[in-house]
Amino acid sequence: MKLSDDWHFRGLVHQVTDVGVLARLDQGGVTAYAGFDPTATSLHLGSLLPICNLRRLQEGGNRPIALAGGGTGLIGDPSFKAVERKLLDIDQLEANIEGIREQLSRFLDFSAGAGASQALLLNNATWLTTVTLTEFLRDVGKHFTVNQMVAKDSVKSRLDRDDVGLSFTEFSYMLLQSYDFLRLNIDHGCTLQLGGSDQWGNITMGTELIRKVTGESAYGLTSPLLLRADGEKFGKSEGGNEHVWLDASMTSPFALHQYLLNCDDVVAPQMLRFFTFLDHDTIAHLDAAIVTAPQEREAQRALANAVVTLVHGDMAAIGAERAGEVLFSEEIASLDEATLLQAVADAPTSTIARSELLVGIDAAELLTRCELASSKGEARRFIEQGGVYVNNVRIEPLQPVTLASALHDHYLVIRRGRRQMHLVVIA
RNA sequence: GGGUCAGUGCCCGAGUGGCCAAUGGGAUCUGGCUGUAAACCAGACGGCUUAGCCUACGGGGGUUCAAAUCCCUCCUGGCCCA
Repeated sequence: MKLSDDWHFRGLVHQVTDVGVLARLDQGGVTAYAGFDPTATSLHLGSLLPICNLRRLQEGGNRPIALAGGGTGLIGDPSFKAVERKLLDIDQLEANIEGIREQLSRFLDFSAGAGASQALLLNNATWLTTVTLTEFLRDVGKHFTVNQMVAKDSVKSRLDRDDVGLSFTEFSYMLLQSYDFLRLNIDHGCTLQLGGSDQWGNITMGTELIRKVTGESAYGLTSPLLLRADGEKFGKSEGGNEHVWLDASMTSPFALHQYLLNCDDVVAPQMLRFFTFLDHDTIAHLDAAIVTAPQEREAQRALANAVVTLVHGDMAAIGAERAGEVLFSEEIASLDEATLLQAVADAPTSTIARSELLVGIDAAELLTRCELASSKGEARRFIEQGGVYVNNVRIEPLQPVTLASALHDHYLVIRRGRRQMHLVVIA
């Protein structure tokens, strides 16, 4: 199967700077890059698209470069204030980039054995923090007119607003990104930049810069943005504003599995295409399953298993699926101890003294201690609304929790709402 | 530097001396219906030792019996001028 056919089938191509881009990728030997924001020690689910795309490229015999935005990250946040904090950030960025390298190595082949398609992880801080201002203005700045920069949609929309301005730093961001592309082109022969469709403007500035400076051609390819059914930004977890991370200690394999299992019918086909390497027949079958038997959620199951396997390995995927089945469809009280513990392995855990349960502990108190509620007032509200369960049995207001509820004399499984789980170990 | 407008709860945004823990919308959460969905319906949505009390309307100070609302000052931001 040609790479171009696969990409078209998966809907990965939104815009290209040149119709020949995909044909070149089919032939192999192209060096392409995608940027990643090193704002945390882990990448999140949204980053999985460029990661998968780089992998697809590499499998087609091209060289992928993952570019960590260590330099752009330093100036990206316009709210920075103290110099000390900025210096700390440099250390933090280093740590973040290390974490990201670790994760990327699960997807891309960084080994020398990959030969000409060996993946690279670079940090743009390497050049952005060393290039001098005059050098930058002369070599990069002179190739762009403010006129064309102002004409970019991203800039225009900001200029039209009357509540916020646009700082020069933000305005300059596109120049920095263009410079990245130029450096990668000169130093590594990189001729293609991948990105989301919102990156189009920045990417074309880069290809233009390369053409003006080197006289060579470079290209860009954007993928559609993945949006939730309600149009919200993708990647937020069910439980609030937090990202769904690829690091198991930040988002457990179980939580990741659950997130994908619960994904909306209308986005599942797109996610299958973006985030998995399932073959076209399988995907077509799953598409049909959503229509004919949506309640079975075959597509969501396949998606969850495929992604968790990809990110955390097949053992994690099996465990996460099993845990979900156990927690949501069986009488939890009838499980043997080993199965119970396995099922709740990913749940946050806290301990409570046996003596407190002998007397009986206020459920609201217990809930706040488990951090299932942020205050006792909130805890009381949850209980009054009927949203709190001990071992999957709803508790009544003012009903204390006692040792009588303990499973195997040692555990309490507290649940808030449909799927916030917590394990209490009785010490 | 000068002028001017603004800063309200997670976000947007009403409120221009007491009836304000503060209208409304969004987000979020809980329940119902479901498929551990979506949509929809209902409720909740600062904290606490909860018929009450405490903390809150950019920071600090002041006027007043009483301030988110008035005054002073500082900080931050938008726009215009230099």
